[in-house]
Amino acid sequence: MTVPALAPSLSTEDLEALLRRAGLRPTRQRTALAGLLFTGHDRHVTAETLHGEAVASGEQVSLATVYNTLHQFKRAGLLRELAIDGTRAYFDTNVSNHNHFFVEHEGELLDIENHAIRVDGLPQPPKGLRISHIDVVVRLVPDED
Amino acid sequence: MTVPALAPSLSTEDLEALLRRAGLRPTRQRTALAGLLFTGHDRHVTAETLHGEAVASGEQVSLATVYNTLHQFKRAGLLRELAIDGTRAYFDTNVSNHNHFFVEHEGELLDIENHAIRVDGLPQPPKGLRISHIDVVVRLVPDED
DNA sequence: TTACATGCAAACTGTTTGCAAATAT
DNA sequence: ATATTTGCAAACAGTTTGCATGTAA
Repeated sequence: MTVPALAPSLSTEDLEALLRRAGLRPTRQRTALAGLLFTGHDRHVTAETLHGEAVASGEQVSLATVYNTLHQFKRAGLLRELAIDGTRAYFDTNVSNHNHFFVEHEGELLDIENHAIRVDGLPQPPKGLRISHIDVVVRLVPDED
Repeated sequence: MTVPALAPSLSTEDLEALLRRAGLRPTRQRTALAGLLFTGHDRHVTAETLHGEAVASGEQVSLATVYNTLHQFKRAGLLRELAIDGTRAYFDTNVSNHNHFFVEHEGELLDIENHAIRVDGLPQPPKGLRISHIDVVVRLVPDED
């Protein structure tokens, strides 16, 4: 029986370096949000959940700044945005090619390892267009037992 | 060279029967919207585009009623709602199992015939949950030529 | 005549933006 | 000193809702 490895938190210096590499000034707010997001394990957040975590951890950040920061991180390639349920925007710290389970009644997202899934038999896209990305969302509901 | 078959429009009686079978009173507005939607070929609409079509065709319907009607049709199994891009809700008259191309810069949806595509290697869903539906969205961008 | 549907306007949710004050370089 | 970032409050888009009026059965 193994205990899941604890994600190694990045030091403040590491986080600041990460932000600088992304072309972003390491402000207190961005460093704090990056610290919550880039823990080493994959995370799925919305602006609200991330803002809640920041506030809960004692950081002072406005919701507007969380929105701005999520989009800056996305533009910098640190996050990917997921179109899951129309009513809110989900961001994923795993930017590599992979797919998701979505637990409908809880709004919870789970990663599906990419090598696990294969999409076959795609028709040719219409002329003048090329595939930029394929999203697979496997929607889950409670089992009837 | 063949011409695509013209979709056979349903008669008013057919539309009213369709609505009644769905447990909905065939009001002028619902009949008109059903007439625009259930033409025999697959359609993708948003509340706005459908409202626009209704108005353009001389029907008097409020946007609120279009929203209500889309959800009633969805509840009745006549439409499926698609989570494509967060900012607006798309509805699809093809409720059978199939997937989509999404042309990002135009917000346009195209059906992919179901038998064409195959998703393989899905891991087991977590205990207590079962798969309700798998959505595959193939995002398209202009080809760089 | 009774239950249901419509439509307006107001409310609401998630998100974006303008701008003055604060902060990083 | 300068450019960037923050945070508030207001604006915004899409959607939903309360309620008085209208319509279907």
